Amino acid sequence: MMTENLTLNMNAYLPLRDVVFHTLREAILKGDLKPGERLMELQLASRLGVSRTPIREAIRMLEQEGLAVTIPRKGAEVAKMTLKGMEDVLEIRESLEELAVKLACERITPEQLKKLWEVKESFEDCIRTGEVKRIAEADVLFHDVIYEATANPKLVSILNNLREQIYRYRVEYLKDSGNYPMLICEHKAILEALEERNIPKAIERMRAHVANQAAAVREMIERQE
Amino acid sequence: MMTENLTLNMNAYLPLRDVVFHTLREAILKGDLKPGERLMELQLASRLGVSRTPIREAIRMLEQEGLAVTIPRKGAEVAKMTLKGMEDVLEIRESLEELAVKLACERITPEQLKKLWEVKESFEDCIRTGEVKRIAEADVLFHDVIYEATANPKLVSILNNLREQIYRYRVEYLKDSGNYPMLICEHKAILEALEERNIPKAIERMRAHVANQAAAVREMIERQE
DNA sequence: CCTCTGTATTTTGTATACAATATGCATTAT
DNA sequence: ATAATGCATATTGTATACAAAATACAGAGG
Repeated sequence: MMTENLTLNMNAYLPLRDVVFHTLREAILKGDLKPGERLMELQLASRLGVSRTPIREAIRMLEQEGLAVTIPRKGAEVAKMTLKGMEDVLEIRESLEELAVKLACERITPEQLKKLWEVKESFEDCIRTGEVKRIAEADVLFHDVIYEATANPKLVSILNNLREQIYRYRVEYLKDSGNYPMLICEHKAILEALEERNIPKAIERMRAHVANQAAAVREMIERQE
Repeated sequence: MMTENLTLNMNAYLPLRDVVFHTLREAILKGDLKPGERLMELQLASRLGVSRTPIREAIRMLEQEGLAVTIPRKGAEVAKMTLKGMEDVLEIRESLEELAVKLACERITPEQLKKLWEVKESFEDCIRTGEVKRIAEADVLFHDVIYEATANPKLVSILNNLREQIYRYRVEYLKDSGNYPMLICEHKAILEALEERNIPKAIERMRAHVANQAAAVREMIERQE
């Protein structure tokens, strides 16, 4: 049974389909809507106080993002993530994070480098507070700055999509405070390589960083099963 | 003015949204619906003989695939591809084609290798006929077999999406028969490296193959502008 | 006890009605 | 002439109605 309190953030002028899309997306990523849970149009419509039309359009969008799966005439449900599926995502992500950091090396602006230092500091602050949610956000922000520095919006959107798919599991990784010292160190190392614009070094360090996360996520999923 | 004859391939049991989606997708890739052309719901609905509902859902799907762009309360139009956008796609594609061929080296089965030889032969046959459409299909098939050999469906779907976005321009490349000898040679070289399971060699050859196509597409777009 | 079948109910698929917004054009004021 | 205004029209946004299919379940037959 679903007991969560889904509410719409009625930002006035966005079409309802977009508001519903963002709401459901958040709910899936936060785990309020669990993998395998059915997304029934009438139920969601009444819970969100809209008609079925915007719900259906939002589901079509979630579907293309890989967050929902629709079976014709049966309905949609929250996508389940298998160990294999996770491995697949991590495999691609390793490749594209390396591309991203390579491009960032070539294209990052002084302003973006400055921003990255600030974000790195803020990440360390968040770790000192120990609040997992803020740590996760700061970590996301660090990578976001690098993504932006690639000046390749299409790449940014693919990387964001891949991150989204492992989000639920990655948060667990960040709950283990034993990982914090290494994380701080890795971020620092990547940032330094970017500052030197040393592509091989940056790629190597990013590879290690992503590989560590990947290993942790894999371990976590195996533990779950 | 749109004068094309869009007709639905009424495959009975697929929901209309999927039929409409595939129809519009094809029309965009073939160039029947041109970049910047508006996708008006009522017009498409009457042309395809369905109501607005499946049209709208199909548009939401096209949107997430990057083939259409929607401006709220204004409507959707076929996505325009800029030179920059194309460069961005090619950049990612180079990286992921290398990943794909690496994974294929590790995972390709004897059956898939056999299939790849057949497809290579068929590609050469098609080139002898000189029919561009068949050549394009055979070329797509060659890469498809490699994609499948990665055993990573998520990667396959991203690569297909990237290919889709440059499809319109890539066809032009295949119209120039001067490129055929090199294409045949490159396919052969990649296939041999796969057969040897020589990862560095396969990656290097795929890199060259994609780089050639990329260069040609870039040149084509610059000529267009 | 199990399976099959028919029926009521739920849920999705599609069409359509109505509302809100944007657009185009003629008209008016400057 | 040009810009601003208002109205008619076109188009999208949302809700709802109805159709079709899937599902759940009860009862009949083996």
